[in-house]
Amino acid sequence: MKDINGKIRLSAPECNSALSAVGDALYVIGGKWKLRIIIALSEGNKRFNDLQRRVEGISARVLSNELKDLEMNGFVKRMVDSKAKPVVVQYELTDYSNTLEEVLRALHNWGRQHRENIMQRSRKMKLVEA
Amino acid sequence: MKDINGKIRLSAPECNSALSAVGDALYVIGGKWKLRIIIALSEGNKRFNDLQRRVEGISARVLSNELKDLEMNGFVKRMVDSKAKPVVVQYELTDYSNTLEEVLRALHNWGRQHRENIMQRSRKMKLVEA
DNA sequence: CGGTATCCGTTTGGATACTG
DNA sequence: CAGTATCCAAACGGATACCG
Repeated sequence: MKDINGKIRLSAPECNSALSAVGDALYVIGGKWKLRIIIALSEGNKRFNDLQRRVEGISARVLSNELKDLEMNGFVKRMVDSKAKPVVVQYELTDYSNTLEEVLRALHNWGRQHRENIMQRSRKMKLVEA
Repeated sequence: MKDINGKIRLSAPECNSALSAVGDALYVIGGKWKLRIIIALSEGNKRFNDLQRRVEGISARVLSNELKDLEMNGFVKRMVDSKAKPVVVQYELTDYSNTLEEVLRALHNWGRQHRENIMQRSRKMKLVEA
């Protein structure tokens, strides 16, 4: 997996495997919103408008489409309580969403670290300027 | 991190942190091609056209833009050997790309597992039909 | 080879209004 | 509230031609 310099080094078959698997993954959870919606729902079940508020910047139309996609792919369940008046709709993560734990953890860690790196770089830039 | 049913359960601050960190991550490595290009380059340094062949479906224009982006963000280095005639250009991963190892591993594993799940589901569907 | 420029159809997505 | 329909502008991206 790693070469003599500590760099990731893939053999041709490993590379093929990675390209196709990561391609499959991006196909279902790629895009700007899917993972964010899943993260927002891991805070707890949410109604449509709550969810829209939690996922900053998403429009109702896009949220609606993304939810349909996520439901189709088994990540999200749409729960309707028709006894309530007016009817209450809640979105809930399925068990299948749990399989994303590692992916989410990795992205979370990387994103946090990356932000720190960027901030350090920009602090250094300012020191050089001054 | 997990609730009583084994589901991922984020507190409000954890959710905020995840949303912003994952948002940062997707901002730089999101999109259809960035990770694939990085994976292709972990097989070894490549010239432009080789890279285009390795990353199936990408057009020269898009590859060109993506490479500029990846270079700007410190994932890729463009190496020019001007002694050669005609000049040879190679793309190489930087050390910073190594920080993506966990992310790539997680996506690779998840993607492979997901494909298997899908295939099983469709096999079952066929049994039910028959 | 390693790209870039241009043209142009397709897709995306915001804003707004509207429905049950 | 929980969306959907419509309109429209901007972004995306393929095809092609072209350059050093």
